[in-house]
Formats: sequence, structure tokens, C-alpha cells
Amino acid sequence: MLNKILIDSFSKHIHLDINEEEIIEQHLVYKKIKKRQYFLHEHQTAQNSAFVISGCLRSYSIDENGSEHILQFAPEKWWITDMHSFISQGASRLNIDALLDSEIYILSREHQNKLFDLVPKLERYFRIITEKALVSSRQRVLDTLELTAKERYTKFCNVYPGLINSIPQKLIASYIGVTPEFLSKLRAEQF
Amino acid sequence: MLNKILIDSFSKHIHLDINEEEIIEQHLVYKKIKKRQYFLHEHQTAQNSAFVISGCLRSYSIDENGSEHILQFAPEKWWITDMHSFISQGASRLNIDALLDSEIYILSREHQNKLFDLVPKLERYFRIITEKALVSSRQRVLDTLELTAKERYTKFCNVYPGLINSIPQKLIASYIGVTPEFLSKLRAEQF
DNA sequence: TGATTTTCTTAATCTACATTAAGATGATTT
DNA sequence: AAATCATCTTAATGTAGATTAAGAAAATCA
Repeated sequence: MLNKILIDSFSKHIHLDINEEEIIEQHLVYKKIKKRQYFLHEHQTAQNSAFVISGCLRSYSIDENGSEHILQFAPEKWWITDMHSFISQGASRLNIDALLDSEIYILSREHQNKLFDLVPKLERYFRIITEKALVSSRQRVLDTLELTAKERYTKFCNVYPGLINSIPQKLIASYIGVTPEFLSKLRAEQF
Repeated sequence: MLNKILIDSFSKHIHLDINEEEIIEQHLVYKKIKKRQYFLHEHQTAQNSAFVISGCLRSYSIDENGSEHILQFAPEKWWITDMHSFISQGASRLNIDALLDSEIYILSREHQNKLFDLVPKLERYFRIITEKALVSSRQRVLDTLELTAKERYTKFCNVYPGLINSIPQKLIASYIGVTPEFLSKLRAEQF
């Protein structure tokens, strides 16, 4: 049986019958992944996409000075992969690892393509969730253009309330685009 | 007959027969739009998405100080809309206008939904181009986290070589997230 | 439990970029 | 062609946030 969190994610956008759910299940691999364990290393090819059932994963890149920049947090019910590598099958520039002990479903590129033929409705499901991911990525672009660091932090707290107390603060600094020292200073000002 | 630029865009990702192309054509409206003319005003609902056949459109938001921030340039063969408003049918926070005299195809939300039923392959087409838009939006997020203003400008020149000489420089400044004065200074340094 | 490592804080100094202002160039309109 | 308006440049000054450094607190490990 597919995990309820994934079923819920599907049924928000499409209707699947029991038979289709079973087909999907046969193309997914359930896995537990421990805190700090990697799902994808840069320079590899992203063969897989992950759906997070519990816990939290993140994707990040490392720049030429060695600093990490977090591109995405994937808490419960989010998908995560290096989309560029996943669709082009070229080398990944992102790392993906677990910030907490997590449970995920793994969907390979190959299985995804098979599923698009076996259960064409999934084409719609992935179109819609990709549209939503695009909206949120573009909102983040606007936020960096329009807001101060403090405003971005406040917004982050509202968008990811569950993360504030479960992950190190320096990761939040990395996501909103400031140094840990400066975020610490911002927090001291008002909270 | 559908314009070749759009046909090409489809055929990069899916195969359509003549019949399907005709159905699609019946759901699109061809329009010429003059420089400075609006395609969408903020606070309206985005009923339409535009495919650019020639010319260039842009989407931008206006912050509380009245400054414009450019979210997207859409030259030839790009789609543009306020995706958030288009899929939620809520109020738009973006303006979209033409930077040059342009030709576009207009696709309404309603017609898009009808087309998904009449030509299900389009579901795949829009999934794939949305995935690509997501990749490029996320790359832009990483660029603002990793690169200096000068590096972002150099990169912009490589990604949009056609725009450099056809639109005002202050729009490029707005897109890469610096003031026009600072971009002017950067350009003076080396070119 | 104590020892080691990681994270957080504070503070001084530095810098990339913003702001303001004013003149110069270029485009658009009449 | 002149007049108007938008764009680009240069320069002086201001500031949000970076960097460096060092100690405190918290988490992880032996």
C-alpha cells in the first residue's frame, strides 16, 4: 500500500483508482535515510527523484570559495531532485542530503517515464506540482530583489514554521542569502 | 496554419499530427502588441498566457517604494504569464508589457484546460517546458546567492545576447538586481 | 560523564552596492 | 528642427551586510 502522504499529494490534483495506485507503488522504492546521509552527490547524474514522507532533505551547491548555498528544503510531502540533471541526464551541480532522519520514496527517471505511459494522468500531476514549484521559485527571486534580509527571514519563518526549531540556524542563513553572523545579529535586534 | 515558431516549440517535445495542430490553432488567438502596450496589469486576474512569436515581453512587479523588479524576459519562442494568478485565478501581483513591437499567441486558461482534454499530449508539452522554466528560475536563485553583480551581468550577456542591444540597459540592471548607476559603473570598468 | 565538534553570539572593521545629484547623450513627439 | 522626455554616465557620500576573530553555548561522541 502506498503511504497516505503520497496518496494525499496525488489526490489533490488527480483521481487514481486502486489499480493505478498499485502500478505506481511497483515503480517506487521506499527507503529510510539517516541524518547527514547523501541522496545525491554533485558530478553524479541524478537518476532519481525523492518524495519525502517524513523528515527533511535539502539540495545545495558549493561555490568556488567552498561556501554552501541551499537551493531547496524538502520537508514532508515535497519532491526533491536536481531537476537539471534529472531531465538532461547530465552531471549534477547539486548535493542532496538528509537534515533529519527521513523516510522517502525513490522514483527513477526510467520508472517515471514508464509510469507516464502506464498511468497518463501522472503527466498532469507532475505538470501541476512543477507549476507550483515554479511559482514558489519565482517568488523567491522576487523576494531577493524586493526584500531586506530581515524581511526575508521573517517570511521564511512564516513559510517554514516547522523548520525553525528542527534545523541549525546557519542553514536558514544560507537559504535566505546572508552569513550566519548577520542572521544572528538580526535575531538579536527584535526577538 | 500555426506559426512555425510555435510548431517548432511543440515538436521539440511531442509529435502532433495535422489534425491536432488544427485543433490547437482554433484555441489560440493571434495578436500584434505594440511596444509599451500591456498584456496584464497587477490586481487583475491572469486569464491568459502568451507565446511570443516575435519581439519581447517582460513581467515585473512594483515594490512598496515604487521600484520595478523584472521577473522574466520573454523573447521569441518563450511563454509568459503570471503563473500564480493563472493557476489560482487570484489577483496578479505582476505586470506584463511589451518591450518591443511583438506578435503573440494568446491562450486562455479555459482553452488550455479544454486542450488538455482534446489533445492530451499537450499535458506532456507543458510539463516539460515548465520543468525547464523551473530549472532556469532555480539557476537564477543560485546565481544571486553565488555570484557578484559583475558576474551576473556577464552571464546575462551570454544567456540573452539578443537583448543587450535591443532593450534599455536599466532593464537589465533591474533583472540582475542592481541599480542602473551601479551597472553603468561596472560596464565602465572593463568594456 | 567528560571530551570533542559544531553552532551561535558579539564586536570591530571592511566592502559591494545604494542613494543622491547633476550633467550628457539619445529617443520621441510636435 | 526644436522641444520634451527617457536613458546613461560620473562622482560624492551613505549603508546593509560581509569578513575576521574569539569566546560561549549546545550537540554529538567516546
